[in-house]
Amino acid sequence: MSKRDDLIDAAKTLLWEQGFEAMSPKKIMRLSGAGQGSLYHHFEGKQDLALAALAEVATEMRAVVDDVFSEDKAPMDRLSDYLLGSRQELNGCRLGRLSNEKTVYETNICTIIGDYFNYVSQHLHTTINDAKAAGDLPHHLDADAFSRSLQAVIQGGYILARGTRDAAFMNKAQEGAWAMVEALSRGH
Amino acid sequence: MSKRDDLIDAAKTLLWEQGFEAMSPKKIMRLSGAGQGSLYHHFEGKQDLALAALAEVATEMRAVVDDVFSEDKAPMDRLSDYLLGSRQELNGCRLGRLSNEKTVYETNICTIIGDYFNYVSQHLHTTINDAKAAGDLPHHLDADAFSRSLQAVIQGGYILARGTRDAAFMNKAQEGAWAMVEALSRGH
DNA sequence: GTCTATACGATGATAGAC
DNA sequence: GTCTATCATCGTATAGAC
Repeated sequence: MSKRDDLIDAAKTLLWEQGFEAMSPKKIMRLSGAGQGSLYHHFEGKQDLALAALAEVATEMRAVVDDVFSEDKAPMDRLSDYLLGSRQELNGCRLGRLSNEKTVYETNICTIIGDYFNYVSQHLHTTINDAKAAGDLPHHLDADAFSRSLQAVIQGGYILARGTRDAAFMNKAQEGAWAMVEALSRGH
Repeated sequence: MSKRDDLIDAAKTLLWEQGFEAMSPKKIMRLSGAGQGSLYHHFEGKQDLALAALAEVATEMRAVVDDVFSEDKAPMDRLSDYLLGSRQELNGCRLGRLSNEKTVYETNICTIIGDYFNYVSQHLHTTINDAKAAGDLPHHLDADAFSRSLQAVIQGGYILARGTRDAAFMNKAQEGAWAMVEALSRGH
């Protein structure tokens, strides 16, 4: 594996564990085992490296959600898999957790996050419509709003877990969301 | 107003707009008009100042939610006011937005955030039980999980809005959550 | 491609005059 | 209480040898 890959791997880890601002070139070098020369040979700077690392992260995460929302599964199973799936609560979402950082918000790093959010939302949207068609959810449901709500529960669950330093609150949020979906399904 | 108050006001603003790590003593000085001497006279350092500033922020925010959840209002009105209330979507929650920062998570600043989250959740919990008692929500509802879910929708809505740089997604998440609550209310 | 040496401003804090 | 030096260290990047 090349130094370039080592650098990207280190950046992926540090971005998840510490965020963008806290990820200094020095830390990247220590974790990757590469020297500063390699960093600035392969990338224009820290931001460019972060961009490359997060592009890979986004690709990995898309693959995961593609699996969660596989159309082989019944719509309601897709929803429960999405809502109840196990997550690293205290680390936060690998992309979403960066959205509050000033530099991230102001640069094209933010585009990677936004694109990923829209990608997941599209999956949710499709799944909700499939569930309607299958008679599992009421037709009057606004798929647009509903999909963003479910997505927000997950992103917010991470925030609750970290703010309280207690992973259980993410799980509570997940359970509550799934209970609401089930109630909608039964109640119509 | 004393320099101490000026410093705290500046910190409150910067913490909201930029976060903790991005709030440098230099920026604090410029915004507050105080010199470095004043900063280190009144506070032990940047972290101590942040702690004092965020304690004030938490007090202000508690007052706001106390109002939203006033027991003078019908339970369902409290819930709609909480869920649909107008927010500064692109700035994020003044406390929640800090939870992903490494230093915040590792220090007692995090306690302020967790305490606030629990405070809001307690209000939600009470309101949900009041709604049950009034016959507005089904008795089988898990108030614990439900309250954390609704709270997560708001916190997650901020993340969606910032990640996409589009305030509308917070509003979608809010609408979807309220629609679910209404459906639960009608459907039981 | 990779490394070490060097540069330079910013960060976070201290010392001491007023 | 407030201000202006001053300081050590870090963050970020460049230069140039190997």
